[in-house]
Amino acid sequence: MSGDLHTEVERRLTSTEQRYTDGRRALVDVLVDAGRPLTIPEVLERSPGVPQSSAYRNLTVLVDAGAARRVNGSDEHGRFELAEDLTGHHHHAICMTCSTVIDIHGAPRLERALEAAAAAAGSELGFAVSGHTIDLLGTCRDCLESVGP
Amino acid sequence: MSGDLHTEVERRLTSTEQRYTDGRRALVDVLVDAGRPLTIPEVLERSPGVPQSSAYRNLTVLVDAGAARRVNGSDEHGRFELAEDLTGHHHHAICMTCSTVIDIHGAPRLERALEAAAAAAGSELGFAVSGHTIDLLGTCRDCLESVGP
DNA sequence: CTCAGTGCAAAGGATTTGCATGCCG
DNA sequence: CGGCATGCAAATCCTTTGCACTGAG
Repeated sequence: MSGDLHTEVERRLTSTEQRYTDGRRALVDVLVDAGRPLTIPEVLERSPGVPQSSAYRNLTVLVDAGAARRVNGSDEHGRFELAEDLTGHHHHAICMTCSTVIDIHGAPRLERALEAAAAAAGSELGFAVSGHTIDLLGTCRDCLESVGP
Repeated sequence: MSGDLHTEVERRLTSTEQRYTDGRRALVDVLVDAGRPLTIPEVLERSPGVPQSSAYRNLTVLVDAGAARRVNGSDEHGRFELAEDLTGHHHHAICMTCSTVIDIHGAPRLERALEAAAAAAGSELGFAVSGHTIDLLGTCRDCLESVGP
């Protein structure tokens, strides 16, 4: 499965005339292993010896090729995750204390309700809806514990 | 009603030991009139003679006092809007072409479904959910028209 | 040989901060 | 009077870019 993922990423890069180099493959591995959106500092921690500029540049290449996506959290850091069509549709829980972002999968019933509501709201505004995001805001387990049990 | 709003904002500023100066009041008026989140450049356009640093500083003060909120769009500009408990709970439609953010009110049925799903997902993760955001992604009316009718 | 990829260092753009001055309480 | 608010300019922080070098095809 991880092999298939790499194959698919490679296909997307190739189709935009770019190569799937070791550095880019390593970057994808880091994102896969994390299972949640990572900031550049987090990516660099997990990628010894990689210069910041290469991380930014390769992440941008992956985003342009449609293999990755940039998401905004609650702080000033951009975050990157693999494209949803590679990992599955999901949402995010954002900790307002430490700014960590956690992936949330599931709730197809809710998805359908949201899509219906989105289509209705969109047609009312003349807005063509092509997707959505849901973020839960609150406090993550770690931050809850560090205050008191 | 607008008067009540200013009174409430003043109360929040006062309770954090800050003043509701003319500049801050003007800033709140700009946000009220816009009815959607504004970037700093947009705020400045609507606030002749106000230096950028004052806009940033006062917006930060309003955010800290709980009278305003910072939201992330699809571009590199931070956006500011009044706190939800002053304007009512709502969501956003983000145009992926021009990055404009539009407010969307309504859909209480969806809200209830989301809150239930959020509580379930939260307890599973040990994440204390205190709020949520929903963003619809797509293309706004203006951008749809500028391509073709 | 040719061109994309990589590193390093410098540039860019949004946001923040230091400091001196003005004004409200 | 004392302290917050304001302007201006300089500083910061994240992110992007220019350039020369290296490696794969």
